[in-house]
Amino acid sequence: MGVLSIVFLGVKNLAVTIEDVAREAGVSITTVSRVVNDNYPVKIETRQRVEEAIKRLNYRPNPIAVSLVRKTTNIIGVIVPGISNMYFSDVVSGIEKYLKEYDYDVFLVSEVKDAKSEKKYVNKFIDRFVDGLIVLDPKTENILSGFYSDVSKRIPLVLVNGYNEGIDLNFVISIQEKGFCEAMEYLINLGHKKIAFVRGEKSYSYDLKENIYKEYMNKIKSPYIIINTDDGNTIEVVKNTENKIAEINDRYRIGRDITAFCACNDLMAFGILNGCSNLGLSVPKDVSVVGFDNIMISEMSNPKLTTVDQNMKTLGKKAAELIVKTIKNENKKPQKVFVDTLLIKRESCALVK
Amino acid sequence: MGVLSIVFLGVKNLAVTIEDVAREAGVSITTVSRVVNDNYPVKIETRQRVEEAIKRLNYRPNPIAVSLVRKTTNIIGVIVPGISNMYFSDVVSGIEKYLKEYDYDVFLVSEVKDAKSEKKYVNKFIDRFVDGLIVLDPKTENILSGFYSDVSKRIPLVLVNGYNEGIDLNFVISIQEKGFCEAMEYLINLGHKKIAFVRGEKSYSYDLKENIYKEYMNKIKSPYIIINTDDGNTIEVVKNTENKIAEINDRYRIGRDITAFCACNDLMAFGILNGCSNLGLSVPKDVSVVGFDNIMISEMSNPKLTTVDQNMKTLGKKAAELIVKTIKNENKKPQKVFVDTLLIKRESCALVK
DNA sequence: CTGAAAGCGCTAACAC
DNA sequence: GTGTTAGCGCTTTCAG
Repeated sequence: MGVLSIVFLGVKNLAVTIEDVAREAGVSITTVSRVVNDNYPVKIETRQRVEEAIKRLNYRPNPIAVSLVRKTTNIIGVIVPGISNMYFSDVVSGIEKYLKEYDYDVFLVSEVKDAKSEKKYVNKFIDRFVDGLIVLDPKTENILSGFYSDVSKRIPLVLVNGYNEGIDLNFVISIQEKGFCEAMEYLINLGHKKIAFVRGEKSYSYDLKENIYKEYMNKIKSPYIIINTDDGNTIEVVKNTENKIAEINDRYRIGRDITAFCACNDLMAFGILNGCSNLGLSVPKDVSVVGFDNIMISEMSNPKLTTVDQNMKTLGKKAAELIVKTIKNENKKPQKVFVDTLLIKRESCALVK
Repeated sequence: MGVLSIVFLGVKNLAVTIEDVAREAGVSITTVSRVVNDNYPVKIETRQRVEEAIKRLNYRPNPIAVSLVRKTTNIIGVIVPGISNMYFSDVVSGIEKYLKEYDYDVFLVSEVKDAKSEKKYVNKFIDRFVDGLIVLDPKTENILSGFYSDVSKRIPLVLVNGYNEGIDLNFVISIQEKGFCEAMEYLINLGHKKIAFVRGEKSYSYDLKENIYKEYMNKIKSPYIIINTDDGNTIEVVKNTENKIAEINDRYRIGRDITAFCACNDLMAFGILNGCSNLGLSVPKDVSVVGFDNIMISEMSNPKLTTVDQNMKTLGKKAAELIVKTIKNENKKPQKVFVDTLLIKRESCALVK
C-alpha cells in the first residue's frame, strides 16, 4: 500500500499497515512490531532500517487492531451528567490535568442524564476497552442494583460523589453534609426560620441535602418548603429556577413566607437571585440565598454568593489519582477518599428582618 | 465461555463472544452476525433462537472487532481547547443535543492547548475510526500547514471558528467581525478614545479582533494598548486578567489613560471587572468594559456585562448538522455556514467622563 | 536476534 | 436461508 496510499488519498482506509513497513524494511511484521513496542531485543541495524521505513511511510499502528488483541487502550473514560454545569467542568479539568501527566488520554461523554443512558455509556466504554472509568454523580439506581459492582469487577472504576453507604467501591466523596449543615446553621443563626430548599429532579446529592434540610427544619419546628426545578445540571437550570421563583410567589409571599433560600447548587442559586430581582426583591435585604459548589462565578454575581466550596479541582485530582492507583493494582481493596467542604460567607445572606 | 464467564468474573476479557452465542443457539457465527445486524434474511424461528441465546448470555458485540473490519464506529470526535470556558461547553452542548438525535455518540477531548497536541488528538480519533470530527477553534498553524486538508480527505471534518480565508474546508463560522465592530463603534460613540484591547496568547479569533481593534484605533488616531493574558480558554484566565489589571495600572492610570476595555471573551471581561473593583474603580462610571461571547453569567455579573452574543448553541447545532450532512455525503463540496453575532448592551459601558 | 503462524472477535463474499 | 472461510491489523507464542 505504501506508495499506493499517496495515489489513493481520499479513499478511506488506505492507511499504512505494519505489513507495508515490513516490506519496505525487508523484515517480518514481527520485527516491526518489536521495534514499535520496544519489547524485544532487535539488532540495532535492523531497528534502524525499520525506523526509517516507519518514518518514510509515516506509519502509525492501528490502535483498534492493537486493542483487539491487547484489550487495553491507554484511555480513561469519564462520564458526566452535564458539562455546562461549571461544577462538573471543574472536576473534569482536575481529572484531565492529572491524567495527562500519566500519559492517559481522557475521553469524555457528557449530557448523561438518566440511569439507563449512564449504563449504556459505561458499557460502551467497557466494550471499547478503556483502561479505567470515572463516573461523576453516578445514579443511585445503578449503584443499588449492583450494576457498578459488576462493572468494577471488569474494569478499574472510580465514582465521584454518589450514594455510597455500605457500598464497597472506589469513591471520591466531598463531604457535602458538612458544608450543607454549616449553611443551614448559618441561616438559622441569622434568625431565619422560613427557609425554602431548592433542588433538582433526581440525584443522590439532592436527596442527601434534602434530608439534612428536613432535620434542621424539624429542629426549629418549621414546615418544609421544597422547590423542585427539573434537571439541575445544565445551564438551563438558571432560567428554570428563575421561572419557578415567579410561580411560587403566589403561594408563598417571598420575603415574608420565605426569608431564605438554600439551593443545591450555585446555578439554582443564581436562578433565585434573578427571580428575586425580577420580583423587585433585594438580596440579602429581603431574602437570603445560599448556594452550593462555589463555582468561580459565584464570587462575581451581584450580590456575591454565599455558598459551600466543594473543591472541585481537588475532587478531580483525587479521582484521577485513585483510578491510576487502581489500574496499577496498588489498592487491592476499594477505597473511599474524602474531600472537605466549607461554607464561604459572602454577600447574599443577612439577618432576618 | 458462556457459563465460565460467570465463574471467572474479575478476570478481564471474559466477555461473551459471537462464537458463544452461535454455540448456544446451535447456528454458525454468520447467522448470529446476521440477526445482530439485521442485514440478511434469517428464518424467523432461527432468529428467535439466536435472540434468546443473546439474551441468555447477555451478549454485546465487541465494537473494537466490528470497527476493525467495518472502519466505522458511530462516534463523532469533538476536540475542544478547554471545557471550562463556558463558551466551549455551550457549543459542545449544542453539538451533543443534535448528534444524539441522530444516534451518534460524542466523544470529547478537552484541554487541547497547542497545535501539536491538537494534531495528536485528531490523529488518535482518525486512527480509532470515528465517523466524523469536529474541532472547535482549530489552530491556524494546522490549517495553513495543510494538515486539516489532509484530514478532510480521510474523514468528514467540520471546523468551528478558525482561520478560513481561502481555505476550502467545512466551516461553521460566527461572524465575529460584525459583533466586534459593533462593540468598538459603540465604545467610540460613547466618546472613548483610550481603549485597551485584552486578548489571550494565541488564537485566530484574538488576531482577528486585534486587527479590527487596530483599524478603529487608527481611525480615531489613538495609540494601541494591547494587554495579553496567557491562555484565554480556561477559567483561570479570570484570575490572570485580574492580576494583569493590577500590573498595568503602573504604566497606565486606569480611568485616565484607559477609559475602556474591549476583551476577547467574557472571562477576560470578568477579570477586568474584578481587577477594577480591586483598584476601587467603578464600572462603568470610571471605566467601560465590553466582553465577547455572551456566556450565561455575563448577565449576572455586577455590573451586567455588555458583550457580543455568539449564539453558541446555534454554532454547535450547525456544526452537528454539517458533520452529519458530510458523513451522509450530501454535500460534495466543503461548505461554510455563518452564524450571526450581535452586541448586547447591558450595564458595563457608559459615556466617557 | 528473527520469522511463521495462531489468534483477538467480527464481517462479508462466496458457496451450498 | 445458512455455513465456510478469508480477511481487518496487530501481538505473541513457539521455533529456529
